[in-house]
Amino acid sequence: MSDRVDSDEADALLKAAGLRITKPRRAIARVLADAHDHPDAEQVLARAREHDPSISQATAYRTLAALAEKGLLRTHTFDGSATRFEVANRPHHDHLIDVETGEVREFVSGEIERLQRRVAKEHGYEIIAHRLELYCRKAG
Amino acid sequence: MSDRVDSDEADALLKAAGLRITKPRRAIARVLADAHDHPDAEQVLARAREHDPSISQATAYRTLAALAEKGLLRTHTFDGSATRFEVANRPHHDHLIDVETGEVREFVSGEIERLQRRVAKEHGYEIIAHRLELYCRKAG
DNA sequence: ATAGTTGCAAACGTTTTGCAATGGG
DNA sequence: CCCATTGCAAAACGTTTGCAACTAT
Repeated sequence: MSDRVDSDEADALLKAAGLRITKPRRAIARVLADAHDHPDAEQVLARAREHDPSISQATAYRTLAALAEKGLLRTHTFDGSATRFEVANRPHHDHLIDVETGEVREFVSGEIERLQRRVAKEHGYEIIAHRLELYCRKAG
Repeated sequence: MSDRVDSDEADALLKAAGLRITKPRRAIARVLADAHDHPDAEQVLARAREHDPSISQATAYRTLAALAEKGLLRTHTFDGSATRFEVANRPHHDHLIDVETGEVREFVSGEIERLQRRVAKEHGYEIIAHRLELYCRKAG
C-alpha cells in the first residue's frame, strides 16, 4: 500500500552490496527496483536523473558495476549491444529478442526447462543455471 | 592429403558470400578455416597478417561482418567482450558447461528447438538464431 | 572500364579511469 | 575526521565509416 516499500527495496539493494547510501546511488537503485524492462546504463542514468539531475555517467556505471559484481543485478549482453541490467531477485525467465527493434520479451517454458534437465541428466549432470535467448524477427 | 583443400575451403567461404576474392580476404578466410578456437577480430587480424602483413583492421572487420551477415560465420559474444567468430559449416549445437571443471560439451535437442519455435510463434516471431547454455555440475 | 575493395585515419558508442573536491559514517 | 564517493573530462576499448587510391572481373 505504501510507497515506502519501493524506497526500502532500493536501499536494501545498496546495503546488500555493502555500499554507502548516497543520493545518486539511491536514485539509481530506485530506477532498477522500479524497472519493468531491461534498461542499459544510459537508460538507467536518464531515469535516475529524473530524481537527481546531477548524477554523473561515471557514478551510474560505477554503481551498476558494483551491484552486478555482488550478484544483486543480472546483466545481459544481447549480441554486441550495450549491457542491460535487471534486479536479480526476480523469478527466472528467458529472453526473446527482436533483432530489428531490440525489444526484449520474457518467457518461461516449463517444457523446455524439463527437457534441459533431461539433456543434462543424460550427460550425468544437474543444472545450476542456464541461459536461453531467442533472436527473432516478426513473423511474416 | 593435399594442402590445396584448405585453400579451397577459404575461397569457398568467400565465393559463398558473393565476395570478390582478394589477397587480404583470402588470408582472413584461411585463418577462419584453419582456426580450432573462437578468435575475435583482433586475433583473426593478427593471424591473417602472418600471411599478408599489409592487411588493415578495417578490412578484417569488413570481411568478418560480410561473412557473418551471409551466415557463413557464427558469432559469439561472451559477456561484454569482443565478438568471437567461428565458421558456421558445422552442425548447430548448444553448450553444456561444467561449472567446476570448465569442460564444455556440445548437444543438440530437436525437441527443445521445436519448443523454442513454438514459443517464438506464440509471440508472433520467427527465430533467426538462438543461444542455449546449461551451466551444470556433475550429478550426485 | 568500372564497380567493388583497399588502407588510412578519424569518428563512433560504450565503458573505464585519474583526479581534485565533496560528503557519509 | 577520514576514507568512500562524487563529477568532470579525458582516455580506453572495440568497432564503423568517409575517402581517395587501387584492383578484380
